[in-house]
Amino acid sequence: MSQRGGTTLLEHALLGLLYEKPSSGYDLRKIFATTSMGSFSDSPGAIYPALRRLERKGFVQSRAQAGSGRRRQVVSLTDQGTAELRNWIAQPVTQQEIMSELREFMLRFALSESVGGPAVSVELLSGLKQELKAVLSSLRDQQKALKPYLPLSGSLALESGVRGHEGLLEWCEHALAAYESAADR
Amino acid sequence: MSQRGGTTLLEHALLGLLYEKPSSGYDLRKIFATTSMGSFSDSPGAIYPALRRLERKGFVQSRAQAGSGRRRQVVSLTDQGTAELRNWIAQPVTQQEIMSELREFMLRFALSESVGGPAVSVELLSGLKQELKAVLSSLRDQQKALKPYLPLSGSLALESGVRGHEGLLEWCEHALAAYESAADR
DNA sequence: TCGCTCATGTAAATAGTTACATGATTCC
DNA sequence: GGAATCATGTAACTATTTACATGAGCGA
Repeated sequence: MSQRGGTTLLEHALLGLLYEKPSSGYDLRKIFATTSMGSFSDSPGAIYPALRRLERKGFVQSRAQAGSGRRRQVVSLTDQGTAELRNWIAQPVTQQEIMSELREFMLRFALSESVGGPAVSVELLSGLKQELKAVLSSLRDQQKALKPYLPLSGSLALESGVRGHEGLLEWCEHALAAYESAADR
Repeated sequence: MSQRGGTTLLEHALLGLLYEKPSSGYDLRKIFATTSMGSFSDSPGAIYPALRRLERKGFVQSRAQAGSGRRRQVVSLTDQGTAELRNWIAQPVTQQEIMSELREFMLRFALSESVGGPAVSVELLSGLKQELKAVLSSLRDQQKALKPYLPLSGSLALESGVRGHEGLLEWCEHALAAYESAADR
């Protein structure tokens, strides 16, 4: 189930949220449930096991909240967990990642600034830009080659893919510009 | 594992390919491996079991290719399989489907014209358009609400989502126009 | 004959899904 | 006291992944 070295996308999302602040499993579930965060699962059967996996790996530690009211297990990042998060975010962008809908990229990028600073964000963006160009040109080749054999709906579907990536490239340049002008100030 | 009624996205993709022409598991694998078809798995451990599931459900039947050379198990759609495909394609578009990256929508749409005719394609497009507008406005609300609390990379990531959906809306109108002008001729 | 590609499959492991279980606490 | 919600978890099931196994035909 796509564990590139043993840590899931969901697990990285959890690490990212815990980086902001220590939380309980229930808190995390609610974040996924309400904010449509890249559409992760908010089911307890996904989150609680994932948290325990992270604990087993030494990336988080959980302790019962002292004293007050309800039973609550607060989970927080360890140094090792922070390191893992930092490392995962700074990974170079691959074409495969772009083809498989780039949920992973967007999560990494969204976290990059808080966790690694703007230089990491910019690095990711320029990596994306480069790989995107390659993907786009091969996508356009495929489109040209297949067009005559497809029904209108088929070639329109392909076109939506190409347009999507073109739009992404524009966004990428926009984002780079935003970082540049932020640096000027 | 997201089986809305028992049939996977991969399984539907296989049905779609078999609708075009009967093929062996190996053929299908190669299609996934070479054409980056929405990025489905080309692993035998995914495809052969999926084909057997489809057979169990009565959607396909497989027979050894007669005579010649290499061993080859050719799989073809049954009437029941065609019905399932047709039915799945014509399902209304949901917001949830849009949020979860619309791989499913695009597959349905790509197949819609061959399997159901242009009217079905147009129906899907106008369904998408309508739901997209709803999704977009709630997305923009969320963006506005969260912006002040996020680092630049976070709000840029959100913006990429919004832009992506805006681009999709444009594509949607473009596609509708294409069908209109095709109907005129 | 040696190696490559064709072609089909199995096995173990894992993550995620749905659904259920269980208590404690707050609100009325 | 009763209902809703907080909060954590488990159990059964399924699809997919990686990796391996096997054998047949093809080209040099």
